[in-house]
Amino acid sequence: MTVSPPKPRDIPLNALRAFEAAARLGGFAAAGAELGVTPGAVTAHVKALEAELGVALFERQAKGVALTALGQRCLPQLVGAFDALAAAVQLLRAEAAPRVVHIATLPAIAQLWLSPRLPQLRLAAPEISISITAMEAPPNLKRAPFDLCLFYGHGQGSLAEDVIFPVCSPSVADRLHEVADLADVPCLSDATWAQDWQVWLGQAAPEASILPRGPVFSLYALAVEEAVNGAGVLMGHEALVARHLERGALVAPFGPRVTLPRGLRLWAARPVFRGSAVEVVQRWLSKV
Amino acid sequence: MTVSPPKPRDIPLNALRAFEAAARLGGFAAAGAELGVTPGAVTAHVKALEAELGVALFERQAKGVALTALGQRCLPQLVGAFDALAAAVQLLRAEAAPRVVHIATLPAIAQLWLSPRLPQLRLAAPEISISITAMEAPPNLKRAPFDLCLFYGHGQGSLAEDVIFPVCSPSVADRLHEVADLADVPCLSDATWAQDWQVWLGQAAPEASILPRGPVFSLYALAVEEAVNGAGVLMGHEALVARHLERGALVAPFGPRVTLPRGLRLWAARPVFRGSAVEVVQRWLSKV
DNA sequence: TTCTAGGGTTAGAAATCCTGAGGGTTGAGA
DNA sequence: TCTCAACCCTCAGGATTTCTAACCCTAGAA
Repeated sequence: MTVSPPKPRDIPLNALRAFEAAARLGGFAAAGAELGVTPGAVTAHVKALEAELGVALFERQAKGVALTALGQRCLPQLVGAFDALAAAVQLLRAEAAPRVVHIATLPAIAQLWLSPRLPQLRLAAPEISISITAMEAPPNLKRAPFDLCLFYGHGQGSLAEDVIFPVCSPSVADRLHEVADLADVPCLSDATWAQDWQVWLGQAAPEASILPRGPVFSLYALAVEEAVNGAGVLMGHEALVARHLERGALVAPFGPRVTLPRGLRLWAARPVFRGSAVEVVQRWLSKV
Repeated sequence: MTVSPPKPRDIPLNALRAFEAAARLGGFAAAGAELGVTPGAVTAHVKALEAELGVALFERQAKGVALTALGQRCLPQLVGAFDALAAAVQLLRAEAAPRVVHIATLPAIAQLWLSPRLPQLRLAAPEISISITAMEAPPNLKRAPFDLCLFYGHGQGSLAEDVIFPVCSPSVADRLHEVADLADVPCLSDATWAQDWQVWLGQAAPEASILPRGPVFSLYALAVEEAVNGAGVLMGHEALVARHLERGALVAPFGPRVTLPRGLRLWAARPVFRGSAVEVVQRWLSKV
């Protein structure tokens, strides 16, 4: 009968959000990444929440954490609530800035595919402004404030297949006549697409036992720049090097073009209303 | 095409909550009261949100604020989301402390009606602990963390009618023989029930033109205490003075008992599961 | 006019929140 | 078995957010 907690203090919203993210994503590190904070901050929030409730929500294990049964019972409601909240925020944003379209995409796509098209898009729809955010992986569309996503992947809305083949500057190309010559030049690669060379070699020259060597870049656009400057041979993704091929800054010294089982996809975060700015941009990008 | 806001920064949850409360309640002062902060804090939150969105959400008028059209369009979603969030929190609390029942009630009821019953309730259900929070008005049940509400009002779940009549200590009663004698003794009253004397006189002695005078208390329980000490005559609410009448500390010197058009009501914030602690307490309080 | 209710400011204090460094534990692969 | 890579924890600052308190301002009511 004791008046246990004299005042049922209300729970900090941020702690709730941290718990929800950690529970949904199955770890504090992942939750921190989604929320844009360090895992330590998530730890603190979860601990505060547990202290407030007087119950353990996670079982700490050496490798990762596991939701307690209690946490599992409450999670669905919490996820639903935060989804609804995120949706409300999206509505608020859309109402506040109806002519702004937020696009999430890979850094490489942003710089090499999207950016060159923006001037024309501006001419075609001058009243619309575009906001581009680069990230390594498609965001959680129920939460992140984006209207369109542009990534490589499977499924609907493919703008183009992902076709790869070696490219280099014309001067470097002069030294290359057959696939075996690749052993003699630096083979540039991108950290996130580290498999490119193996995949291409496996399809284009399965019998050749070449081990491509060369610098690894963390930004594909940088690797492209280096290739243009004659630093070596890069595995080119058609959509991303097309402009340089047209201009002659890069050439494809030889051979087989390998089509990867994925495409450049553009999709909307939410149903798109006819005539909305998002629809205009989506239609325009799909057409060009 | 400018990358207008370089980063679509995410909106502070607390600012959203402040806006939602202000919009729903129609004022910053009311929102501050609900959230337990000063109006100035609400002002700051709303302003931060407006700055973030780049839009006005309220039209400031000299007397109060009014939602803009944009605010009105977004409000329902936002209210729904926070309702869902509150529900999730309630679930979390209930799961974390299933044997704790939170009751919201008037200070007077807490002290004079509920508190005397608690020892017996403890005997009847020793595994349940009760948390009592006193407040002037029933809380918003979709938001506030309570399981049961106990207030005067209309509707279902009435435990008793609200019957009022003058009470005083036996020594004071000796000097009172008829209603007119009230003019000669202090008439205690409570600030929140300031009408009590007028209502009772209007029904009990409509022709008498007595203007009751005496100290006004902000806590009814204090007024009761004073009446017991012989400080004057108090308009007693039957449920709240019953114990003192039984013990003889207070007596009803005369007359008519007036039944107000309201009762002492007990209701649950949410559907109550059979066998739950809330159900046990609700049933027990309704019976006693 | 004066009073009252409701908002807007501001500075400074309080609480919250975050980072960054250091430490553990475990499982996988060399 | 050893090392590495993932995780998580703690802790102490310090940055940021949030709140209060006291002030001013306006419009309508008494």
